Amino acid sequence: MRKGERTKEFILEQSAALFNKQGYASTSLSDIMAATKLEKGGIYNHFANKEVLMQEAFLFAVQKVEMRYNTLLEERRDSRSRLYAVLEVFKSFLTDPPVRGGCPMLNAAIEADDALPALRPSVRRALEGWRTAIKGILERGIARGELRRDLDPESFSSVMLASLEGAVMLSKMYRDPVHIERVLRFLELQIDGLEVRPYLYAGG
Amino acid sequence: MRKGERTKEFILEQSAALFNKQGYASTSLSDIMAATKLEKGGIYNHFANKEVLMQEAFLFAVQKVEMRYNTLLEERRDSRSRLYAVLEVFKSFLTDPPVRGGCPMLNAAIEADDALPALRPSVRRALEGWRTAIKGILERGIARGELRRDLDPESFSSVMLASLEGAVMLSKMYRDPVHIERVLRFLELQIDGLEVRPYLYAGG
DNA sequence: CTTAAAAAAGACCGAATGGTTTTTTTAAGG
DNA sequence: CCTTAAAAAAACCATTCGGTCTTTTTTAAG
Repeated sequence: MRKGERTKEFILEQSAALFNKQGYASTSLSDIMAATKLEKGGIYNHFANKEVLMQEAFLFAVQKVEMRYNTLLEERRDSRSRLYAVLEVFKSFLTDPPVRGGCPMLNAAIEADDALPALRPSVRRALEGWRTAIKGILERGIARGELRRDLDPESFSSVMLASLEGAVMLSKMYRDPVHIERVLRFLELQIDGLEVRPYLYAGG
Repeated sequence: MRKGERTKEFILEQSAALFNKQGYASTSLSDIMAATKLEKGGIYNHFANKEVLMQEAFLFAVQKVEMRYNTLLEERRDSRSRLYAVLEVFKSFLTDPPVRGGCPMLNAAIEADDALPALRPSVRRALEGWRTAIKGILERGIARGELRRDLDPESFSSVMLASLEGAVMLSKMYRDPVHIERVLRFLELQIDGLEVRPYLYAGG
Protein backbone atom coordinates (compact mmCIF):
# COMPACT_ATOMS: atom_id res chain seq x y z
CA MET A 1 0.00 0.00 0.00
CA ARG A 2 2.47 2.60 1.10
CA LYS A 3 5.42 0.78 -0.40
CA GLY A 4 3.85 1.17 -3.80
CA GLU A 5 3.56 4.90 -3.47
CA ARG A 6 7.19 5.19 -2.54
CA THR A 7 8.38 3.22 -5.56
CA LYS A 8 6.03 5.17 -7.79
CA GLU A 9 7.65 8.37 -6.60
CA PHE A 10 11.04 6.78 -7.14
CA ILE A 11 10.14 5.83 -10.70
CA LEU A 12 8.96 9.37 -11.34
CA GLU A 13 12.15 10.85 -9.98
CA GLN A 14 14.41 8.60 -12.03
CA SER A 15 12.42 8.79 -15.24
CA ALA A 16 11.99 12.56 -14.99
CA ALA A 17 15.75 12.93 -15.01
CA LEU A 18 16.10 10.52 -17.93
CA PHE A 19 13.36 12.18 -19.96
CA ASN A 20 14.85 15.60 -19.30
CA LYS A 21 18.34 14.49 -20.26
CA GLN A 22 17.76 12.20 -23.23
CA GLY A 23 14.40 13.43 -24.43
CA TYR A 24 11.04 11.78 -24.01
CA ALA A 25 10.83 9.88 -27.27
CA SER A 26 14.45 8.76 -27.03
CA THR A 27 14.09 7.37 -23.55
CA SER A 28 12.97 3.76 -23.73
CA LEU A 29 11.37 1.63 -21.11
CA SER A 30 14.59 -0.35 -20.89
CA ASP A 31 16.39 2.85 -19.93
CA ILE A 32 13.91 3.39 -17.14
CA MET A 33 14.14 -0.24 -16.12
CA ALA A 34 17.90 0.09 -15.85
CA ALA A 35 17.69 3.33 -13.87
CA THR A 36 15.10 2.03 -11.42
CA LYS A 37 16.39 -1.55 -11.33
CA LEU A 38 12.81 -2.66 -11.83
CA GLU A 39 11.38 -5.05 -14.37
CA LYS A 40 8.75 -3.99 -16.81
CA GLY A 41 5.94 -5.36 -14.72
CA GLY A 42 7.08 -3.33 -11.75
CA ILE A 43 6.79 -0.14 -13.75
CA TYR A 44 3.58 -0.88 -15.59
CA ASN A 45 2.03 -1.72 -12.27
CA HIS A 46 2.10 1.99 -11.47
CA PHE A 47 1.56 3.58 -14.88
CA ALA A 48 -0.91 2.57 -17.55
CA ASN A 49 1.51 3.27 -20.39
CA LYS A 50 4.54 5.30 -21.38
CA GLU A 51 2.52 8.38 -22.23
CA VAL A 52 1.04 8.56 -18.75
CA LEU A 53 4.51 8.11 -17.30
CA MET A 54 5.90 10.91 -19.48
CA GLN A 55 3.05 13.18 -18.47
CA GLU A 56 3.47 12.57 -14.75
CA ALA A 57 7.25 12.74 -14.95
CA PHE A 58 7.09 16.12 -16.64
CA LEU A 59 4.76 17.48 -13.98
CA PHE A 60 7.05 16.01 -11.34
CA ALA A 61 10.00 17.89 -12.86
CA VAL A 62 8.07 21.14 -13.10
CA GLN A 63 7.01 20.77 -9.48
CA LYS A 64 10.62 20.38 -8.39
CA VAL A 65 11.52 23.60 -10.16
CA GLU A 66 8.61 25.41 -8.59
CA MET A 67 9.61 24.17 -5.17
CA ARG A 68 13.05 25.62 -5.64
CA TYR A 69 11.56 28.91 -6.74
CA ASN A 70 9.29 29.06 -3.72
CA THR A 71 12.25 28.39 -1.46
CA LEU A 72 14.25 31.16 -3.09
CA LEU A 73 11.29 33.50 -2.85
CA GLU A 74 11.10 33.29 0.91
CA GLU A 75 11.52 36.60 2.67
CA ARG A 76 11.89 38.45 -0.60
CA ARG A 77 9.46 41.31 -0.45
CA ASP A 78 10.54 44.01 -2.88
CA SER A 79 10.06 43.54 -6.61
CA ARG A 80 13.74 43.63 -7.40
CA SER A 81 14.71 40.73 -5.14
CA ARG A 82 11.72 38.76 -6.35
CA LEU A 83 12.79 39.20 -9.95
CA TYR A 84 16.31 38.26 -8.96
CA ALA A 85 14.91 35.03 -7.51
CA VAL A 86 13.61 34.15 -10.95
CA LEU A 87 17.06 34.72 -12.40
CA GLU A 88 18.58 32.46 -9.78
CA VAL A 89 16.21 29.63 -10.60
CA PHE A 90 17.27 29.67 -14.23
CA LYS A 91 20.90 29.94 -13.31
CA SER A 92 20.48 26.87 -11.13
CA PHE A 93 19.49 24.80 -14.18
CA LEU A 94 23.19 24.76 -15.00
CA THR A 95 24.89 25.12 -11.64
CA ASP A 96 22.72 22.92 -9.44
CA PRO A 97 19.79 21.63 -11.49
CA PRO A 98 16.58 20.60 -9.68
CA VAL A 99 16.31 17.95 -12.39
CA ARG A 100 19.30 16.80 -14.39
CA GLY A 101 19.41 17.84 -18.02
CA GLY A 102 18.65 21.54 -18.02
CA CYS A 103 15.30 23.31 -18.01
CA PRO A 104 12.45 20.79 -18.15
CA MET A 105 10.12 23.27 -19.82
CA LEU A 106 12.58 24.20 -22.54
CA ASN A 107 13.44 20.60 -23.30
CA ALA A 108 9.85 19.46 -23.33
CA ALA A 109 8.76 22.49 -25.34
CA ILE A 110 11.10 21.70 -28.20
CA GLU A 111 10.04 18.08 -28.28
CA ALA A 112 6.35 18.66 -27.67
CA ASP A 113 5.61 21.09 -30.46
CA ASP A 114 5.38 18.40 -33.12
CA ALA A 115 6.67 15.10 -31.85
CA LEU A 116 4.72 14.82 -28.60
CA PRO A 117 1.45 16.71 -29.03
CA ALA A 118 0.07 15.01 -25.92
CA LEU A 119 2.60 16.85 -23.78
CA ARG A 120 1.96 20.26 -25.32
CA PRO A 121 -0.86 21.42 -23.04
CA SER A 122 1.13 20.65 -19.90
CA VAL A 123 4.23 22.37 -21.23
CA ARG A 124 2.24 25.37 -22.27
CA ARG A 125 0.59 25.57 -18.88
CA ALA A 126 3.95 25.38 -17.13
CA LEU A 127 5.48 28.10 -19.28
CA GLU A 128 2.45 30.31 -18.89
CA GLY A 129 2.69 29.79 -15.16
CA TRP A 130 6.19 31.20 -15.12
CA ARG A 131 5.35 34.09 -17.37
CA THR A 132 2.35 35.11 -15.30
CA ALA A 133 4.45 34.77 -12.15
CA ILE A 134 6.95 37.26 -13.57
CA LYS A 135 4.16 39.45 -14.86
CA GLY A 136 2.58 39.38 -11.41
CA ILE A 137 5.77 40.57 -9.75
CA LEU A 138 6.00 43.42 -12.24
CA GLU A 139 2.38 44.45 -11.85
CA ARG A 140 2.55 44.32 -8.09
CA GLY A 141 5.77 46.31 -8.26
CA ILE A 142 4.10 49.02 -10.25
CA ALA A 143 1.09 49.06 -7.96
CA ARG A 144 3.37 49.43 -4.95
CA GLY A 145 5.25 52.24 -6.58
CA GLU A 146 8.48 50.26 -6.67
CA LEU A 147 8.63 49.97 -10.45
CA ARG A 148 8.25 52.54 -13.21
CA ARG A 149 4.73 53.12 -14.48
CA ASP A 150 5.78 53.07 -18.14
CA LEU A 151 6.97 49.47 -17.80
CA ASP A 152 4.86 46.97 -19.73
CA PRO A 153 4.63 43.76 -17.64
CA GLU A 154 3.15 41.81 -20.52
CA SER A 155 6.05 42.59 -22.76
CA PHE A 156 8.88 42.48 -20.25
CA SER A 157 7.78 39.10 -18.90
CA SER A 158 8.04 37.66 -22.43
CA VAL A 159 11.49 39.18 -22.88
CA MET A 160 12.73 37.92 -19.55
CA LEU A 161 11.46 34.38 -19.99
CA ALA A 162 12.70 34.17 -23.58
CA SER A 163 16.20 35.41 -22.84
CA LEU A 164 16.55 33.15 -19.81
CA GLU A 165 15.46 30.04 -21.69
CA GLY A 166 17.67 30.93 -24.63
CA ALA A 167 20.60 31.50 -22.31
CA VAL A 168 20.14 28.11 -20.69
CA MET A 169 20.21 26.56 -24.14
CA LEU A 170 23.37 28.44 -25.15
CA SER A 171 25.32 27.68 -22.01
CA LYS A 172 24.22 24.06 -22.16
CA MET A 173 25.36 23.68 -25.74
CA TYR A 174 28.65 25.49 -25.23
CA ARG A 175 29.13 23.81 -21.87
CA ASP A 176 30.16 27.25 -20.71
CA PRO A 177 28.27 29.22 -18.05
CA VAL A 178 29.51 32.51 -19.49
CA HIS A 179 26.49 32.92 -21.74
CA ILE A 180 23.89 32.67 -19.03
CA GLU A 181 26.06 34.87 -16.84
CA ARG A 182 26.04 37.55 -19.52
CA VAL A 183 22.28 37.33 -19.88
CA LEU A 184 21.82 37.40 -16.12
CA ARG A 185 24.01 40.48 -15.81
CA PHE A 186 22.08 42.12 -18.63
CA LEU A 187 18.73 41.33 -17.05
CA GLU A 188 19.94 42.55 -13.67
CA LEU A 189 20.76 45.89 -15.21
CA GLN A 190 17.40 45.96 -16.95
CA ILE A 191 15.61 45.17 -13.71
CA ASP A 192 17.57 47.81 -11.83
CA GLY A 193 16.58 50.24 -14.54
CA LEU A 194 12.94 49.49 -13.88
CA GLU A 195 13.10 50.74 -10.34
CA VAL A 196 11.61 54.04 -9.35
CA ARG A 197 14.34 56.15 -7.85
CA PRO A 198 12.80 59.38 -6.62
CA TYR A 199 16.12 60.97 -5.80
CA LEU A 200 17.02 60.95 -9.49
CA TYR A 201 14.26 63.35 -10.36
CA ALA A 202 14.90 67.04 -9.98
CA GLY A 203 11.41 67.87 -8.81
CA GLY A 204 11.60 65.34 -5.92
CA MET B 1 25.22 10.05 -62.32
CA ARG B 2 23.50 13.39 -62.28
CA LYS B 3 20.16 11.89 -61.40
CA GLY B 4 21.67 10.55 -58.21
CA GLU B 5 22.84 13.94 -57.05
CA ARG B 6 19.42 15.43 -57.61
CA THR B 7 17.65 12.75 -55.60
CA LYS B 8 20.28 13.05 -52.88
CA GLU B 9 19.52 16.75 -52.60
CA PHE B 10 15.82 15.91 -52.58
CA ILE B 11 16.27 13.43 -49.77
CA LEU B 12 18.22 16.04 -47.79
CA GLU B 13 15.53 18.65 -48.30
CA GLN B 14 12.71 16.36 -47.23
CA SER B 15 14.52 14.76 -44.30
CA ALA B 16 15.82 18.11 -43.04
CA ALA B 17 12.24 19.30 -42.70
CA LEU B 18 11.19 16.08 -41.00
CA PHE B 19 14.13 16.10 -38.59
CA ASN B 20 13.50 19.73 -37.73
CA LYS B 21 9.81 19.17 -37.16
CA GLN B 22 9.69 15.81 -35.39
CA GLY B 23 13.16 15.62 -33.94
CA TYR B 24 16.08 13.55 -35.15
CA ALA B 25 15.65 10.51 -32.96
CA SER B 26 11.91 10.46 -33.45
CA THR B 27 12.10 10.54 -37.22
CA SER B 28 12.30 7.03 -38.53
CA LEU B 29 13.52 5.80 -41.86
CA SER B 30 9.95 4.90 -42.73
CA ASP B 31 9.01 8.54 -42.24
CA ILE B 32 11.70 9.57 -44.68
CA MET B 33 10.68 6.80 -47.06
CA ALA B 34 7.12 8.09 -47.02
CA ALA B 35 8.19 11.71 -47.53
CA THR B 36 10.54 10.94 -50.40
CA LYS B 37 8.47 8.13 -51.87
CA LEU B 38 11.64 6.11 -52.03
CA GLU B 39 12.33 2.64 -50.73
CA LYS B 40 14.99 1.98 -48.16
CA GLY B 41 17.54 0.95 -50.76
CA GLY B 42 17.05 4.20 -52.62
CA ILE B 43 17.97 6.17 -49.52
CA TYR B 44 20.83 4.03 -48.27
CA ASN B 45 22.32 4.23 -51.74
CA HIS B 46 23.17 7.86 -50.96
CA PHE B 47 23.87 7.77 -47.23
CA ALA B 48 25.88 5.21 -45.31
CA ASN B 49 23.51 5.25 -42.31
CA LYS B 50 21.00 7.36 -40.46
CA GLU B 51 23.64 9.27 -38.54
CA VAL B 52 25.31 10.48 -41.72
CA LEU B 53 21.93 11.48 -43.07
CA MET B 54 21.12 13.42 -39.90
CA GLN B 55 24.45 15.16 -40.02
CA GLU B 56 24.11 16.22 -43.65
CA ALA B 57 20.46 17.16 -43.22
CA PHE B 58 21.31 19.44 -40.32
CA LEU B 59 24.03 21.18 -42.32
CA PHE B 60 21.60 21.48 -45.20
CA ALA B 61 19.08 23.22 -42.93
CA VAL B 62 21.69 25.56 -41.50
CA GLN B 63 22.83 26.44 -44.99
CA LYS B 64 19.30 27.36 -45.97
CA VAL B 65 19.06 29.72 -43.00
CA GLU B 66 22.38 31.29 -43.84
CA MET B 67 21.30 31.81 -47.42
CA ARG B 68 18.27 33.70 -46.23
CA TYR B 69 20.42 35.82 -43.95
CA ASN B 70 22.82 36.65 -46.78
CA THR B 71 19.92 37.67 -48.97
CA LEU B 72 18.52 39.92 -46.25
CA LEU B 73 21.94 41.41 -45.64
CA GLU B 74 22.31 42.70 -49.19
CA GLU B 75 22.75 46.45 -49.44
CA ARG B 76 22.61 46.85 -45.68
CA ARG B 77 25.61 48.94 -44.79
CA ASP B 78 25.06 50.55 -41.40
CA SER B 79 25.23 48.50 -38.22
CA ARG B 80 21.65 49.12 -37.28
CA SER B 81 20.14 47.69 -40.47
CA ARG B 82 22.53 44.76 -40.32
CA LEU B 83 21.42 43.93 -36.80
CA TYR B 84 17.83 44.30 -37.91
CA ALA B 85 18.52 41.73 -40.62
CA VAL B 86 19.41 39.24 -37.90
CA LEU B 87 16.11 39.96 -36.18
CA GLU B 88 14.25 39.38 -39.41
CA VAL B 89 15.85 35.98 -39.92
CA PHE B 90 14.66 34.79 -36.54
CA LYS B 91 11.24 36.24 -37.09
CA SER B 92 11.05 34.31 -40.35
CA PHE B 93 11.38 31.01 -38.47
CA LEU B 94 7.74 31.49 -37.57
CA THR B 95 6.32 33.56 -40.40
CA ASP B 96 8.05 32.00 -43.40
CA PRO B 97 10.51 29.35 -42.20
CA PRO B 98 13.48 28.43 -44.41
CA VAL B 99 13.00 24.92 -43.04
CA ARG B 100 9.74 23.79 -41.54
CA GLY B 101 9.65 23.28 -37.78
CA GLY B 102 11.26 26.37 -36.32
CA CYS B 103 14.92 27.18 -35.78
CA PRO B 104 17.10 24.23 -36.80
CA MET B 105 19.85 25.22 -34.38
CA LEU B 106 17.54 25.50 -31.40
CA ASN B 107 15.82 22.21 -32.13
CA ALA B 108 19.05 20.36 -32.74
CA ALA B 109 20.71 21.99 -29.73
CA ILE B 110 18.12 20.66 -27.32
CA GLU B 111 18.30 17.19 -28.76
CA ALA B 112 22.05 17.11 -29.29
CA ASP B 113 23.20 17.96 -25.79
CA ASP B 114 22.68 14.47 -24.43
CA ALA B 115 20.73 12.32 -26.86
CA LEU B 116 22.71 12.93 -30.04
CA PRO B 117 26.29 13.69 -29.06
CA ALA B 118 27.41 13.11 -32.64
CA LEU B 119 25.46 16.18 -33.72
CA ARG B 120 26.82 18.44 -30.99
CA PRO B 121 29.93 19.74 -32.74
CA SER B 122 27.96 20.78 -35.81
CA VAL B 123 25.28 22.49 -33.75
CA ARG B 124 27.88 24.26 -31.69
CA ARG B 125 29.68 25.44 -34.77
CA ALA B 126 26.46 26.75 -36.30
CA LEU B 127 25.49 28.64 -33.15
CA GLU B 128 28.96 30.05 -32.74
CA GLY B 129 28.80 31.16 -36.37
CA TRP B 130 25.71 33.22 -35.64
CA ARG B 131 27.09 34.69 -32.46
CA THR B 132 30.34 35.74 -34.09
CA ALA B 133 28.38 37.20 -37.00
CA ILE B 134 26.45 39.40 -34.57
CA LYS B 135 29.61 40.18 -32.65
CA GLY B 136 31.30 41.16 -35.90
CA ILE B 137 28.55 43.61 -36.78
CA LEU B 138 28.86 45.17 -33.33
CA GLU B 139 32.65 45.41 -33.45
CA ARG B 140 32.65 46.88 -36.92
CA GLY B 141 29.96 49.29 -35.83
CA ILE B 142 32.11 50.50 -32.97
CA ALA B 143 35.17 50.78 -35.20
CA ARG B 144 33.19 52.83 -37.69
CA GLY B 145 31.94 55.10 -34.97
CA GLU B 146 28.35 54.07 -35.52
CA LEU B 147 27.92 52.33 -32.18
CA ARG B 148 28.74 53.38 -28.65
CA ARG B 149 32.21 52.52 -27.42
CA ASP B 150 30.99 51.27 -24.03
CA LEU B 151 29.03 48.50 -25.76
CA ASP B 152 30.41 45.01 -25.10
CA PRO B 153 30.00 42.98 -28.34
CA GLU B 154 30.84 39.72 -26.58
CA SER B 155 28.08 40.18 -24.06
CA PHE B 156 25.45 41.75 -26.27
CA SER B 157 25.79 39.05 -28.92
CA SER B 158 25.04 36.43 -26.28
CA VAL B 159 22.02 38.37 -25.07
CA MET B 160 20.68 38.88 -28.57
CA LEU B 161 21.07 35.28 -29.67
CA ALA B 162 19.66 33.93 -26.42
CA SER B 163 16.58 36.13 -26.42
CA LEU B 164 15.87 35.43 -30.08
CA GLU B 165 16.11 31.67 -29.67
CA GLY B 166 14.04 31.78 -26.54
CA ALA B 167 11.43 33.91 -28.26
CA VAL B 168 11.18 31.46 -31.14
CA MET B 169 10.56 28.69 -28.62
CA LEU B 170 7.89 30.67 -26.78
CA SER B 171 5.98 31.71 -29.87
CA LYS B 172 6.21 28.20 -31.24
CA MET B 173 4.84 26.67 -28.07
CA TYR B 174 2.08 29.24 -27.63
CA ARG B 175 1.39 29.23 -31.36
CA ASP B 176 1.24 32.98 -30.97
CA PRO B 177 3.66 35.36 -32.69
CA VAL B 178 3.13 37.98 -30.01
CA HIS B 179 6.06 36.74 -27.92
CA ILE B 180 8.66 37.02 -30.64
CA GLU B 181 7.17 40.35 -31.62
CA ARG B 182 7.66 41.63 -28.10
CA VAL B 183 11.25 40.43 -28.03
CA LEU B 184 11.90 41.91 -31.47
CA ARG B 185 10.49 45.26 -30.37
CA PHE B 186 12.61 45.14 -27.24
CA LEU B 187 15.76 44.29 -29.18
CA GLU B 188 15.05 47.00 -31.72
CA LEU B 189 14.95 49.54 -28.92
CA GLN B 190 18.13 48.12 -27.45
CA ILE B 191 19.86 48.31 -30.82
CA ASP B 192 18.66 51.84 -31.38
CA GLY B 193 20.02 52.70 -27.96
CA LEU B 194 23.43 51.46 -29.03
CA GLU B 195 23.77 54.09 -31.70
CA VAL B 196 26.19 56.88 -31.12
CA ARG B 197 23.73 59.56 -31.99
CA PRO B 198 21.28 59.13 -29.14
CA TYR B 199 17.98 57.80 -30.30
CA LEU B 200 15.12 59.48 -28.52
CA TYR B 201 12.67 57.02 -27.05
CA ALA B 202 9.26 58.05 -28.37
CA GLY B 203 7.24 55.82 -26.09
CA GLY B 204 4.68 53.22 -27.09
C1' DC C 1 1.33 -17.14 11.76
C1' DT C 2 -2.03 -16.80 8.21
C1' DT C 3 -3.78 -14.92 4.42
C1' DA C 4 -5.41 -11.88 0.98
C1' DA C 5 -4.09 -8.20 -1.62
C1' DA C 6 -0.57 -5.44 -3.50
C1' DA C 7 3.72 -5.30 -5.89
C1' DA C 8 7.13 -6.96 -8.75
C1' DA C 9 9.10 -10.35 -11.95
C1' DG C 10 9.31 -12.57 -16.12
C1' DA C 11 7.77 -14.73 -20.13
C1' DC C 12 5.64 -13.45 -24.21
C1' DC C 13 3.74 -10.71 -28.26
C1' DG C 14 3.31 -8.12 -32.72
C1' DA C 15 5.04 -4.21 -34.76
C1' DA C 16 8.55 -1.20 -35.98
C1' DT C 17 13.34 -0.05 -35.91
C1' DG C 18 18.00 0.59 -38.47
C1' DG C 19 20.67 -1.91 -41.45
C1' DT C 20 22.31 -5.42 -45.23
C1' DT C 21 22.17 -7.80 -49.33
C1' DT C 22 20.37 -9.24 -53.57
C1' DT C 23 17.69 -8.28 -57.49
C1' DT C 24 15.58 -5.33 -60.75
C1' DT C 25 15.15 -1.05 -63.11
C1' DT C 26 16.87 3.09 -65.08
C1' DA C 27 19.72 6.10 -67.48
C1' DA C 28 23.51 7.74 -69.88
C1' DG C 29 27.93 7.19 -72.84
C1' DG C 30 29.69 5.20 -76.83
C1' DC D 1 20.57 0.61 -80.24
C1' DC D 2 23.61 -1.66 -76.61
C1' DT D 3 26.02 -2.07 -72.90
C1' DT D 4 27.20 -1.13 -68.37
C1' DA D 5 27.29 1.15 -64.28
C1' DA D 6 24.44 3.75 -61.32
C1' DA D 7 20.17 3.94 -58.91
C1' DA D 8 16.26 2.17 -56.85
C1' DA D 9 13.39 -1.69 -55.22
C1' DA D 10 12.54 -5.47 -52.51
C1' DA D 11 13.36 -9.20 -49.70
C1' DC D 12 15.50 -10.16 -45.58
C1' DC D 13 17.75 -9.73 -40.89
C1' DA D 14 18.50 -9.21 -35.84
C1' DT D 15 17.18 -6.19 -32.38
C1' DT D 16 14.43 -3.28 -29.78
C1' DC D 17 10.27 -1.14 -29.02
C1' DG D 18 5.90 -0.51 -26.07
C1' DG D 19 2.64 -3.33 -24.18
C1' DT D 20 0.06 -7.59 -22.10
C1' DC D 21 -0.55 -11.35 -19.26
C1' DT D 22 0.57 -14.80 -15.98
C1' DT D 23 3.23 -16.13 -12.16
C1' DT D 24 5.84 -15.30 -8.17
C1' DT D 25 7.15 -12.59 -4.31
C1' DT D 26 6.44 -9.23 -0.87
C1' DT D 27 3.82 -6.69 2.26
C1' DA D 28 0.93 -5.65 5.93
C1' DA D 29 -3.50 -6.32 8.35
C1' DG D 30 -6.05 -9.57 11.23
